[in-house]
Formats: sequence, structure tokens, C-alpha cells
Amino acid sequence: MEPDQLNPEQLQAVRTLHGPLLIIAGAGSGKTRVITHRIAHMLDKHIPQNQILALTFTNKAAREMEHRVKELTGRKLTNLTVSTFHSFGLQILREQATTLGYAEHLSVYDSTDSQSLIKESARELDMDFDSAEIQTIASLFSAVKNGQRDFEGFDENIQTLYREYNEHLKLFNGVDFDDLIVKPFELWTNFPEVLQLYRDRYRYILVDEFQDTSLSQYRLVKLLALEHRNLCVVGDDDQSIYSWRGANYRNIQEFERDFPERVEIKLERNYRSTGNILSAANALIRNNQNRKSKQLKANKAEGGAIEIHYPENETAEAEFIVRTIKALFVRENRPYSDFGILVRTNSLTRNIEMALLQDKVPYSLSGGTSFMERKEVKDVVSYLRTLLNPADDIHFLRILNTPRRGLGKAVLEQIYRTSRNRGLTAWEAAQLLARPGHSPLTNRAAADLSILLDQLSVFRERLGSGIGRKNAEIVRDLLTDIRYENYLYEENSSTRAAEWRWQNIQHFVQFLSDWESDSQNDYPALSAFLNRMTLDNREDEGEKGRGSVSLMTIHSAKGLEFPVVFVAGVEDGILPHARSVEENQEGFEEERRLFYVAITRAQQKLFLTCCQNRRTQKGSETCTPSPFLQEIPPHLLKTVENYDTFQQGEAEKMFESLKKKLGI
DNA sequence: GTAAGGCCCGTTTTT
DNA sequence: CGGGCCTTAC
Repeated sequence: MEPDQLNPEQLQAVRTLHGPLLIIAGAGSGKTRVITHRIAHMLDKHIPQNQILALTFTNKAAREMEHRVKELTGRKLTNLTVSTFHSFGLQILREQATTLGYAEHLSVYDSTDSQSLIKESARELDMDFDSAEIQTIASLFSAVKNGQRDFEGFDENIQTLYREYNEHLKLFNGVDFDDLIVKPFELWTNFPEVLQLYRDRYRYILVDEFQDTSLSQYRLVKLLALEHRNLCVVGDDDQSIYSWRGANYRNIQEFERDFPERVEIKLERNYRSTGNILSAANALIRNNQNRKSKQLKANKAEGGAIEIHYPENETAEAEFIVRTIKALFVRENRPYSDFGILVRTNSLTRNIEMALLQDKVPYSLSGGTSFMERKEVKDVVSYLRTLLNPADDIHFLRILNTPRRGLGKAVLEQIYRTSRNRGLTAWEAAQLLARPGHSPLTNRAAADLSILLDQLSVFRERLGSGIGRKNAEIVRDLLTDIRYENYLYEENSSTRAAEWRWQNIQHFVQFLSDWESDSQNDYPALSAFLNRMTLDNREDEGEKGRGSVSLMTIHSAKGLEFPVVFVAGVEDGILPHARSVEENQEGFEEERRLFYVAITRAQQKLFLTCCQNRRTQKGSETCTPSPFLQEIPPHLLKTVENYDTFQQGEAEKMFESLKKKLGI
């Protein structure tokens, strides 16, 4: 986009600071630019930065927005709040912990933790579920907590389990992801004077990716904004791809009803993509019934055709993508950061990753099993949460026999039994059982348990409140003490895997160390670090500076753009995903929006690949092209066989430019 | 009673 | 590929 020029609609959006404002921002219409300029304009108009609250969907988006505003204004802006809904909720809960009856060091439970807790609660109620059932129950609980549904059609036991689960959470001083939104709402509803506090503080509110906020998130922000009514929401119903999490175009309708005096602005000029790419996107999305009518207008030239390739199988697909990237890298002298490879599911990244690795193309992968979800990291986190909060059964039981110390199933059973019969926490029960003689455990097991408890007590004491700047040292000592590195080598058959895991651990400790020694950090509590890491799965960003190909799911590509985009696996059953279509009627339209989001990430070149065969769990299956492909006018598409057929002399040219790049 | 090795299961998307 | 569950060995 032309620097420092805003079109009339953008300008109007930037200048409308007071009252409710709805900005419908089509893909690539300069939304981020409008938001950052709008905040800058607020500051120009002497609105104090601490009165501004900007909420985004992902941490990536929050960081990006904060960065862009700082860049634009050239100011430090330490009192500007740019945050995700979840982090914002946590901030409120931390500030108001005592009002809500929480102890000081809250633990945020991620989805896996929640599921363990559900499982454990079920056990206490003599219920037994397999992991698939636990997953279903977890998503039911989440929907109930968010007010999306009730227990109708479910056994009464499930309701009991739900209560049990929440009581446990409270007991462990823990909150799950949904609590981060719902608890602040309850707080504000039940304590008007607290609500007033926040209303006085945040008078100007901005919500990005509004189409992806859930109903409970919207209600939270609405409650906050209702007095001053300076609420600006920015969204695009065509890019709503999180309805399974309770996000809905209905939010936009609710907003219109709640704020009838709103100003509405549509940004329909696309500055991102070539005319062809945009025409394809428009043709595709037109097929959706549930949408606000709009037509993105191209600002760029037509550009080349969208290229579609039908590789033999998933290996050939990955090779095609990597070959094409390398060809464009040389021919068009593009940095690797120009390329984005998008897929529907995380599992599809594997083959592509292998091909990238094989050809030594630097890449960064976002999504997938995030750093904090790795087993080894979770182990350390469980140790730390246990140390911080002895009442946290879930994390204590998780580390009981990790590393293996002879405390197996039998000991676990005894702890369950004792804690239930006597109404004790697992930790207290373990202490009781560790006493030799009076214990149903074998002497050996009791002794081993005793050693563990002593060991933990020592470290708990050293950690104190968990506030301090030397916690990283203590964690290092702990790891040595429990011989965690040895454990990794024993557990993993390949040394490479063990090394990799140990490196992750060291990264984790390094993160902690860096975070603690950051002088800007005014609350260096260990619990704050753990919660932050739980909410913000920031990946290693080491490679990014030197330029690397981005490989990610379409979901995590939202809000991003790349000069060259590959969409892999454009096949029926993947995009649209089979599971999504069978779920409900609206699933198909959501999948179409997903494809729309993928396409509109591309600025200059777009490649689609659709395998003829793909290997699944059970053998190779013949693929059918995605029905969405037929919705793109044929004249915009060009079928290609190969992209690497170098013409005469091109190899030399490639060699020359490579030499130049390497500086030889 | 515990650990280790093998088999089968399922795997949408994210805070 | 990872985890849960089974069998077998100690």
C-alpha cells in the first residue's frame, strides 16, 4: 500500500474516535494500518494511553499491533494495553484475586491440564471414561461454561462431574481457559464497584478480528464499554473461521442491536492481492448464504494465473512445493520469507517439513504441538506448579513417577484412596503414606515416596513465594537433583530425540532466566511466568530474521500475508474437512471461508496443490479434488506440471546469483 | 508390584 | 508419532 495515504473510508475510520464504531474490513483492506493509525490519532488528540484497551485474538496479533503502533508514533507507550482476551482476563483475575476468593498465585490450566483434572474428578466419583470421551466432555464443559449450551440430553452424572471439576479447580487455585473470560464477567456483574473501576480506567476499547470473538468475550467487552460507549470493533464475517469455539457472525448482529447509534464503515478496497487472486476469492465466497454482501475491489494489476498442480501423492506434493520455492528463490531473487505454505490440519505439515529439511530450506513452523505442550516441558512445569502450590493434585500426581522412581500404579491407587477417604489433598495423603510402618505401602515404596517428598519440600522452601530473580538457578538445581537429563536418555530410544528434548528444557530455563532478568518486568513471580507461557505459545523466533519459509495451518495464517502462497491438500475431505461437514449445516460454509482466508493471504502468486493419491492411516486412498475448486472461474486457473524446468543457461544464472548471495 | 516392550488407537481448527 | 493398554519379565 502507498505509504502514508489513507483512502476516504480508512480516514473516516481513523478519525471516528467517539461512540460505537463497526468497521467491516475485507481481506487485505489495510485493516491493521487503520487500527494503528487510529490509535496514533487518539494519542494525538491527547487521549491518555492508559485509557486505551486493544484486544486481539492471538498473541501474535497483539505483539504485531503493539509493535506497529510504537513504530508509527515513535513512542514507548508503556501504559497502552494491547492484549488478547485471555491475557486481559488473567490480568483482571490477578488484580482481583482476593475479591474472588483466590490465593495469590493462580495457575492457568491449559486444555490438557483440564482434561487430566476431569479424568481425576471422574475417578473420584467412580466414573470411568476413555480419552475420547474425556475430550467430548471437556468440550461440553467449555460450551456450558461459555453459555453456549446446557446439559440437556446428558446424564445427570455429567453435571455432578462438572461441579466436581470446578470445585477441584478452585481448590487447586487454578483457572481454565474459559474461566479467564467467564470469571471476570461474573466479577463485574457481582461487584459493580469493581466494574466501575475498570470502566473508569478503559474508556476507549478496540476489538480486532471481531468475527472470531466468542459470545462470552463479546459480553465481557460490552459490559465494560456500556458506559462510555467508545467501542470500536473491526471484523470481516467472511473470515469467521472459529465458530466451533463459539465465535459467530451473530456477534456482529448483537453489536448492531446493543449499539444502535453506531457508525458503520466498510473497507472494500483490497491492497494486497493481484486482480486474479482477488477475483477467485470473490467468486468463491459469493457461494456463501450467510454473509454481509460486499465485493472487494482490486487495487493491483491482474497478475498471473493461479497455478494448480496435481501431484501423484503427498511426497510428490511436498517436493513440488519445495522445488518451486527454490526456483523462485533463484529466478526472482526472493527471500525465503516471501513464501507461506498453508494447510488445513497440523498433520499435513509433516511431509512438507521433511522435504524442506531435506533440501535445507529454512522454515519456521507455527502451530502444531506447541512448546508448552511438549511432554518434557510439561514435566518441568508440573514440578514448579507442585512446588508453588502443594494442593495442586493434578501436577503433583503427574510428577510422582517422572522420572521413574518406583512409584507406580499401586502407590497412585493408595494415594487416591487415602485422599478420598480422609478428605486430604494428594500431597497430604502422600505424606501420610510415606511414614513407614503405618502405611499400606511396601517399605520400599514408602521410602521412595518419602525421599521424593523431602526433595520437593527442600526445593519448595528455596523457591519461597516464587517471587525473585534467581528462580532459574533453582530450577536448574532441581533438574540436576532429579536427574532429569538421564531420564530423557533412558526413555528415548534415540539419543537425538533425548538431546532435542533436553534442549527444549534448557530453552525453557533460559526463557525463565531472561524473563526474570528483564528490568522492565515489575512482577517476576514464577507463577506469572508459567501462566504467561501457557497463554502465549511463542515459538522460537530465531530463524525469522534471516528469512525463512512459513509453514502453518490456515487458522494460524489469519491476519498474515505473503507474496507467494501455497495451499496444500486442496482435496475433498481435507478442505472441506470431512469432520467439519458432517458436524452441522454451517460447517461447509465455514470451510469455504477457510479456503477464502487461505487464498487471500497471497499477494502476488498463488499455488494450489491437490494430490491424486494420499496415504492415510490405512493405506493409500484416491483423492477427489476439493469441490471449492469448481467455484473458481476456470480462466483464472492454470494447471502446471512442473515449475523447475530450467531453460538453457538458467542453471548458470542460478549459480551466479547463488554465489552473489553467499558473497563469494 | 514395578518396568519395559509391543500393539492399536485415533489425529480439525486454538486460547 | 504419541499415548493408553496389554503382556511378559524381573
